Amino acid sequence: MGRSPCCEQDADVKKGPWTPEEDKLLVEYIGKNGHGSWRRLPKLAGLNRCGKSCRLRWTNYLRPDIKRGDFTDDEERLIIHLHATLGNKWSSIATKLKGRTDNEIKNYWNTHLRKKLLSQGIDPVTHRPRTDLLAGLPGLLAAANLGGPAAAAAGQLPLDINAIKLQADAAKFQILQGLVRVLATATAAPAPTAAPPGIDLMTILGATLTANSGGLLGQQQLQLSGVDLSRLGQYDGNYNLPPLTNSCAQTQPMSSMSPDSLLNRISSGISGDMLSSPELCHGGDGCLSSPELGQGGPSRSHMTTAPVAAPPPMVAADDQQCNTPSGGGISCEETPASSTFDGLASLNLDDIDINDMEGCWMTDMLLAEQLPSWLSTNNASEMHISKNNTSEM
DNA sequence: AATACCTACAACCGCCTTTCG
DNA sequence: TCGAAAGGCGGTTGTAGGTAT
Repeated sequence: MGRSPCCEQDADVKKGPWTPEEDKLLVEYIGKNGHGSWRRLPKLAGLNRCGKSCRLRWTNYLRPDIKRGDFTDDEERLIIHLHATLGNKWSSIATKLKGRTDNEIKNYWNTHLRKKLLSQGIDPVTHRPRTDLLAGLPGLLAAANLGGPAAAAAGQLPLDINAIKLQADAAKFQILQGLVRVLATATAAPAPTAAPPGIDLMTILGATLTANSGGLLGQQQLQLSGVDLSRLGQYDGNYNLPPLTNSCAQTQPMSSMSPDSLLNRISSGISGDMLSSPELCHGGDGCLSSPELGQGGPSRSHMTTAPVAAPPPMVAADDQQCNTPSGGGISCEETPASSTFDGLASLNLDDIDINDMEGCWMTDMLLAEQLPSWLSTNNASEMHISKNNTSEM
């Protein structure tokens, strides 16, 4: 069946914004008679409008039970969660938010929440970490490293190397946020009875980095970027990531770390020896397995993220305090006056919903994980990627 | 002060599904 | 059962107001 026109094609019906007079007519008519047939309503109400336009005006704006005003934090969280579950089913989402219309929710999503998720490194469509950031990272890193003395000598300095470096840092940080998100998702999901096909984090890294230049990233660029992709080239999907620990008794919550300190930890490249240091590996067995992942165990197989049908959404958390667990004692780091992230307001570490994480293992990950080395632009040569072997760390 | 650009949101468009004679 | 009408939905556009230059 073809599309049926909502109004006569030749009808001289009015379009565009509604006037207060038109609103009054519509409200009065529906108040007295109900809307009945929307197609007949305009003529009966004395409106020179398409019935469809009348319906939209009523349902989206004039209906008396419509809730006006800003969306609350709870509503935001609910929308994000429902979107992760339902996708762009705005009408279905609207049924869960009393007084909100599908159009209003859709607009709010497109203008606020979508950008919010993007700023957190979350793909607003899949609610998973953005891989486009990974794809663009090598270029940013390469550009950032082009600002070295050699480039200066060659007269090849980029226009604004600081800006590019900032972008590279920002991209790395967002990637990190996303990866934390992936891990949190895997943690929150029920332990699968059989290991489901998942997304291997290193596969994402390797695939996106190498795919960035049509599947072949030149060695020169790789070296410039400081990312030792020769190791990625060796990667066959079986690299083990270091074990995660669920012990956080003395670990500083990520939320209490300043972006700079976090980034410093990343970019400084933490050596594998630190993994066994009492400071970081304080949880005994907790340092040797990742029970939350449900697939760690003694073999410590590489991390994957279970494909969850409805991953918990990344929601903006309330301001996190330096609330190390009792017995913690690590004080919050002060954000340096001159921060790498100055001006990058969108990259707010507090936006990571720490409450959504089970345990503090991800903090340990940030401190002891090899991942920082992968993302490091400075110490790629110090990476200790071992295949099926983490004992050397 | 003028202009360009950006943002938010109301409204429209076109397709699909449901209802009804 | 069929086909037209009506309703519903999601994507897109137009525009007003705000902000930056």
